[in-house]
Amino acid sequence: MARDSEQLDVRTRLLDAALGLVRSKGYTATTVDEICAAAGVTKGAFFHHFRSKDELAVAAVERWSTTTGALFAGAPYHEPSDPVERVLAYIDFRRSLIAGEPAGFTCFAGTLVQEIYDARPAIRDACAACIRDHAATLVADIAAAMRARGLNGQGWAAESLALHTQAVLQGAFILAKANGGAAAAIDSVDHLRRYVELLFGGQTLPTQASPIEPTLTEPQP
Amino acid sequence: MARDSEQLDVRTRLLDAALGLVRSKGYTATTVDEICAAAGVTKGAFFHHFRSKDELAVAAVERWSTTTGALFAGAPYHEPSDPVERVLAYIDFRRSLIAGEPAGFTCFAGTLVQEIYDARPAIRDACAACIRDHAATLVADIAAAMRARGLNGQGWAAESLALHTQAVLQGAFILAKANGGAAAAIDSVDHLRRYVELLFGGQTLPTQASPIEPTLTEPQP
DNA sequence: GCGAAAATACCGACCAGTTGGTATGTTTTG
DNA sequence: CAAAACATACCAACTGGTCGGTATTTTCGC
Repeated sequence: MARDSEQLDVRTRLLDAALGLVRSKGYTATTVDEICAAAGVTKGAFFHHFRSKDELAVAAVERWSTTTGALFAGAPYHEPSDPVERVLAYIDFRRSLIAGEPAGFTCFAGTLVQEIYDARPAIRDACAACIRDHAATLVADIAAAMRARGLNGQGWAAESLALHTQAVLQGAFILAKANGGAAAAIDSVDHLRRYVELLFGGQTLPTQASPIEPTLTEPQP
Repeated sequence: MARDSEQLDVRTRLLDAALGLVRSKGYTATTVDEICAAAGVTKGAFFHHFRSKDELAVAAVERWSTTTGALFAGAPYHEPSDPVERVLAYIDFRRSLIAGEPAGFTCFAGTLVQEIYDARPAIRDACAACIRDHAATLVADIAAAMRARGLNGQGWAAESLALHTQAVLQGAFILAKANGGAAAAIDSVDHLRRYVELLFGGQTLPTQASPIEPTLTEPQP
């Protein structure tokens, strides 16, 4: 029914346009005019909704955060009753999202923060919050998994492993961009899965071979 | 004696200036004029040595590759006779390099490729080669470690683990940039070490606590 | 060993196109 | 009809890159 995203309000269209362009061209190389063209509006509309390009960037990170937040909240990896399985299912889910062009599975916040961390503190903080918040959604499962396997006082905390999963994903995206392929990224995610298996004792069934093939296209932090 | 790098030839000074500026400001946001100013030369000199900004970028990646290549080739992590120890020592060495400001320990090639992978194929390929070549220097040790511990046919190859170490490092750098601190990056490197320990059987002595504190400042891919 | 010629290395003013941002409308909506 | 939502025209600053010129080294016939 709804004619694609053309029906959305201008502000959202601008944000989505920025999301797409910045993910493939980078922030500085993406011009306001390009964003306007992609959103199908004029510059006047842009500066009506955002006081500056930087303000749009912050808003775009927030949109990215809520959009992907909803995607992950509704994803099926929360179902297993064993917390270790849930963590592994999360990794499998992330793995299943990596396909096609890098711009399609790559993390907007990670891409952005790498480019502007030093010169744009406001944008950097928004990106940092986005990544941190997403990692935080894993902490409960990881902590439960540690308790379930009696794995405390090992020198690392649940938060630390949660952040590590994000580091691996971000790094995997860089390899994919350098290589021009999803395969390199998937390889690293497989290592991450193996690490988690080894940490929690490898006796869990590998759901790995063919995880839920998702039709969704929005990946994450 | 030599008055710092002011004595080096113009081309090298331009490359070094670009290395520093791009690592903290990003490629597009770094202007040719800035690079010239930082190198203490004029624009005329710049375009005498490089036909374009992109050509300088490619040359800068190559310089980064050789510079860091020499650093790692001369590093002490090659000494242990046990290949597993050598791999762990490599990780410890990488860990020890992470200190101070992100621009000081971050990877030039990784930063650059993330920003320009889609629009500048020539630069992307140079970055990809840089990362790939560095990872390749680890393959022999990893392969030997796999043989020593009878770890073949597990579904992953030595090359894959080598690339994974780079992915973790690249991702760790992103976390550091978002967080504004080296601590986050180090945490992830510790997880990487733990993974390697678990993979090869955790019975090796942890050199981890205080690795060789290096005075060098040039980090890596 | 020498002087002229020819590269090479470098300078700095200049340029056309682009950039984020503004000022001033016009239309839509409550 | 007033305010919000957009469009249009425009601008000053900046961008990568050019171009004519000069100083310095290298080449080479003699």
